[in-house]
Amino acid sequence: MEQASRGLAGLSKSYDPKPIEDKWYSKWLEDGIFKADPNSEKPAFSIVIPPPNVTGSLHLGHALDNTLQDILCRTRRMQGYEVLWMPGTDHAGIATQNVVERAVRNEGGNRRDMGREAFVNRVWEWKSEYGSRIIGQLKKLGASCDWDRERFTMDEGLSRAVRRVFVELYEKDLIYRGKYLINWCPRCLTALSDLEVEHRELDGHLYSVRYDFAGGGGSVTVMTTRPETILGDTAIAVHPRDERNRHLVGKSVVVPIIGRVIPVIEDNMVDPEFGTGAVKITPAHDPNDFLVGGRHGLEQISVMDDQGVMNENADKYRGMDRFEARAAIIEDLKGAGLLLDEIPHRHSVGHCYRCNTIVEPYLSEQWFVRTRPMADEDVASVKAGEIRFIPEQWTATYYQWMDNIRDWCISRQLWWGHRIPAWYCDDCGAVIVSADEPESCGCGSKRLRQDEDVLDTWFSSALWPFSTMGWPDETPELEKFYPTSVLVTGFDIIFFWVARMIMMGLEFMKKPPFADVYIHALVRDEHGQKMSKSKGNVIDPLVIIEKYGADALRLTLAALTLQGRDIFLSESRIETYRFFLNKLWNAARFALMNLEDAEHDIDAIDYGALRTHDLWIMTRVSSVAEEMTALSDGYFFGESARLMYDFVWGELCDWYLELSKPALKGEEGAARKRATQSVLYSVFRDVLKLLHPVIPFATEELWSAFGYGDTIIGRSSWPLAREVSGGDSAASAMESIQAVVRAMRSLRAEIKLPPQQEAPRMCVRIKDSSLYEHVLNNDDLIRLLSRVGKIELMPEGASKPEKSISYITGIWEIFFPVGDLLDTDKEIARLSAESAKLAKDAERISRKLENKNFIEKAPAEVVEHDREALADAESRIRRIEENISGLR
RNA sequence: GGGCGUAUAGCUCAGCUGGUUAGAGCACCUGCCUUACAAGCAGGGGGUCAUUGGUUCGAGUCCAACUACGCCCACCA
Repeated sequence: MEQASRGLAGLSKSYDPKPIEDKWYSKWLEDGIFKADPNSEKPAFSIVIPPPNVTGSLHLGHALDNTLQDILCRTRRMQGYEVLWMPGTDHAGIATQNVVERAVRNEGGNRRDMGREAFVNRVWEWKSEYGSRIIGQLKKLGASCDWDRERFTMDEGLSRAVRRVFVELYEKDLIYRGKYLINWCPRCLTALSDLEVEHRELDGHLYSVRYDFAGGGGSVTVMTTRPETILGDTAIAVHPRDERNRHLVGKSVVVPIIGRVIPVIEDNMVDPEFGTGAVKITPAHDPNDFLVGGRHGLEQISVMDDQGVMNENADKYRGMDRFEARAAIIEDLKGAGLLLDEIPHRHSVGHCYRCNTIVEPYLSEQWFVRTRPMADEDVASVKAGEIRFIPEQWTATYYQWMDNIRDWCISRQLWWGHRIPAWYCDDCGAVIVSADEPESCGCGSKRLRQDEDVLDTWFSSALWPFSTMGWPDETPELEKFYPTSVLVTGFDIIFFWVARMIMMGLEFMKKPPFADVYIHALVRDEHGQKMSKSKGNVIDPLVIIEKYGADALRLTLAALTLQGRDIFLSESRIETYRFFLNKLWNAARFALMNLEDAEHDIDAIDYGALRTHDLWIMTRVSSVAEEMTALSDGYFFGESARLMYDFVWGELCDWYLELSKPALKGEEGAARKRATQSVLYSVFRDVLKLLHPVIPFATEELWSAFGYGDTIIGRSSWPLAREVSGGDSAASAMESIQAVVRAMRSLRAEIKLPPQQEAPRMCVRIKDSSLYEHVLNNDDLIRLLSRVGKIELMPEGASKPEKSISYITGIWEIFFPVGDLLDTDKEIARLSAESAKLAKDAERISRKLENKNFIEKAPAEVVEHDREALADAESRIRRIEENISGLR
């Protein structure tokens, strides 16, 4: 035992996280307690971190996500598991490229001038300079990752996994290339997947435009929100069973402005009820029209370039921006008398999730993952319970998306990312997909060009659970730690990430990547608003850590994590939990002040010297440990934080520490003092352990102050429930003590007797005289806590003391003789109110008991319970009334 | 258009498989610097559980409808 380190020497009077957090984090790293050993005999517990973007800085979402993961990992370590928490970062294609591009522009350069190689080198430089920033911030938070294993999605190993997966999917015909209408960001100049497009409602207009028949003699009117696409129209469509427009089919009409003659066709896609029932078809600029065009072999005419500028097909609008062109075309249509109507129209418009530019449906050659064949297997796996979403409601969300899943566009026209492992032969036009660079084409040509595009960032993150463990090699890590135990993440990336990990995990590992998916809430501000820089309501976790300490932030986040709810965070809430840390700190200081230098191990406890409250607190610790284990297994973070909060504050501090004071002062003799010290020593050991996963720094510091053996708390074992002999009867005796003390305190407050002033005496009467024993045995303690000189037990039939006020519970009657301080009217009023309230209860219960159905159908114990409750209420009323008449 | 979630004290939320008098923190009121802690202690006020029906002996809890708010998905021009 480290006597030297025990005591108050290092403990400040109030809790101050500053001097302890960095110190202990370094110690943990030094001792290697976060290291995972794949050859361990212990059962495995593993988590892969949702890799933060290398560009990122720690925000509250990360803080929450990683606090929860850390709580799980630290608990499991103490429970004897071999824990792997795999850390790393994501290269975050578009986001990172944008950041570095901006930096280059600020220096007066530009990406195109630099060229691909120089630019990519520049991003790597940037990554090596700033990429570790977020890792350092996670350490500040206390994250117990196995840092030696830190991975990056563009590491050589992970890149190899990416190429391997691409090639295998291609060979299985699950990846294909083709010219389709995709979502295009005219600012990022890249294709986006459907998920990367955010739809927002915007106010626009619905324009009615007249298309005249080619030979004259009539016209058809169509509606559009995007008149600039008129230039790319290649048909007008009506519904096949639309009587109203039947006569139009087969006619030719003239596209306004541009004069192209196009046919009127029939297609089921058209809603005959909408507008005139005729719709213009622009295969190159609308996803729906693209499909119609495909069915009818229509020409696809792009009228814009990749930057959203009108191109050579746009006639006189060439060179105009798409929105300028829209305005110009509207004017021209008006001028030509072809614009028949213009009504305000609110509709949903796609925006780039990275730069918020309005996305353009754009025709281009891209790579896709064929998701349907894999999706069915994924859903089956979840349905079979191989993967469990917690809270369960997210399963429905997952299914809904998977049931409607569409092919995933994975190519991006960026420079930063995994380059697509496909080569094109300049001589024979062959496409070679290969994990390694081919030397020559099958035709013998050496003129091979690699595809210019890179893969969607989410392609590599989909492989994260196994790529980080060394796949495609067969490694001890995969053997030991795959599948992982649980994935902890926010619902915002269920589709982006979770669904795709399941897809790739099942496809390549034949096993789902995790057993549980714990989906936590989003952190919002105190008014429920999403935090954003523009709103100025962002709470920076690093500022909070600086001000309140990492433990306070962690405890707050954990306590506010109730399943399936958003978290509304404010500084005042963090303060509440910082106060708790201070409470714990001071309780520990109190214990340490009184432990002195003796050894007080639990085995040394002299059971014969224990009193009611000692046995009670020991029993309580045991059952709290049991509850904590269950709550932890069920991912009840908020509940377990609150349990500890209530137990430490409301039971340990408010009752036990107060009751232990006389013994610690030596007033109960040497044996009692020693026994009490031992109890304190043992109780704090378990309490610190139970709190350690949530508040690792403070508990480690206190652990060392107590000098519990020579190990650090991070290596100690999780407390188990312990049988305490005599614990049950101590618990019921404690109830008596608390009932009497609370009653007397309440009576004191009634006459505003100052706490320091001792009340001369109180009288106690009780229905069940066997409980007198509890009062007699703890007379000293009850008097101490209620500041009363003398407790008189009233024998049966004794009349109540003169000039006293009373507090009547179901079991106890407490009388406080107050002499001339008695305000008879006030006391009568108080008691009458109490009596009236009880009378209402009694009436309700007796009505219930008069109900035959209730007596017959309700379980016997419920009926019995109500009978007792009624008798109890009636007896209280009777006694209160007696008191009232005594006062008169 | 489809799916999901939430309505309980002034605020933020607990309340598990229906069964004592619906709880906590903050805020509020009263009295206390009682040598672990004023970041504290003790006592107290405050809710017809959104609305309406239904199931049941019994509903904050289960079911339906309705209202309000929020979120996700979707190719109505």
